Amino acid sequence: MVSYGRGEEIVSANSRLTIAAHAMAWISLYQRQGHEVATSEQIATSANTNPVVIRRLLGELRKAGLVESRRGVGAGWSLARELESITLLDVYDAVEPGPLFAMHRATPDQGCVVGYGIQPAMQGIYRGIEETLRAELARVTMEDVLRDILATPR
Amino acid sequence: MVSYGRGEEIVSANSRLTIAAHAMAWISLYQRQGHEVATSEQIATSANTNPVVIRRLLGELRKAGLVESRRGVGAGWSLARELESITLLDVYDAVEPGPLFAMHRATPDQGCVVGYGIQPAMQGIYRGIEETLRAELARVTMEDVLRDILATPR
DNA sequence: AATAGTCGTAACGCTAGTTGTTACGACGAC
DNA sequence: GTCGTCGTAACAACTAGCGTTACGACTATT
Repeated sequence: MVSYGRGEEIVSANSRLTIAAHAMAWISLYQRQGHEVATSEQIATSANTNPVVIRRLLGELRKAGLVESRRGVGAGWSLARELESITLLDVYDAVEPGPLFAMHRATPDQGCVVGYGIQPAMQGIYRGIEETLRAELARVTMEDVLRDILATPR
Repeated sequence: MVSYGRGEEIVSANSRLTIAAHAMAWISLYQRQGHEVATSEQIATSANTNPVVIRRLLGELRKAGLVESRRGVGAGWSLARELESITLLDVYDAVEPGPLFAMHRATPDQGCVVGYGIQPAMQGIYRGIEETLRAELARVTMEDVLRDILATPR
């Protein structure tokens, strides 16, 4: 197993969406060059991470019907749908588990006006905000992402 | 120190914004009832958490100029601005540290077309999405939040 | 039938963030 | 001087994400 050098940046947030988009873009480009399937090893080299990380992420994308995998000797990954028909929201839903914001860990004091009303109030507000976020993610297709990638000046 | 019973829900995401909004709403309502300052102990009881958690969060809100604190015997917390002038974005910026989505932990393969273009591409996309999220958070004032809290049917 | 390449997945360690808790000094109204 | 509260350090517990190793499952090729 190749040992990949680690970067030095300190990162707190999730890179799952970024890596998943990276993998799909890589597969698509590779297929457009005439290859049938891409291996997790190849994708991992491009993303500078471990093949198992790629396989785990692609496994979730497969559950969502976005990619397919073959096993055996000529094995690897291919796209299940055209990039134009896949949005970042599809990828987001496939790889991101929970809601953006959470409620209190322990139920607030139901005898207090604020403690009683805060959760319904915030849930309503958060619902609207997440809807907006989802609409934004749905506006970007993976074809847009690949176009932006190829448009980066060298 | 009072021991608060823990809820049983499994929560992964951040409740910081929720608790911060809870605290500000509580302080405001308490002040509207004629009191000068609210203590972290009182707020913690309403939010069903520990006073230190409240003090930590309110400390960040103070750095952002949203609340003030007094020390000494009649000590406690008060609002530095009217609730109408404080938006959820102000609170979000005060208590949430990083960006929503992250890039790769280690720099992707710069010799690969995808590895080279993916970060500029995703950064541009994420920038737009976070701007939209911030605009949504800015549309909601803490006065709106308190109104929603008080409007919850019992 | 044997081989070999790749997936599928379990298991574990490391790092980091969040929350809860205890403890104690600092401050200031009385 | 006293006392109540803040300010903050320190630590434990828990969770999530990522990287890594290991190995069985599968299948094209020979």
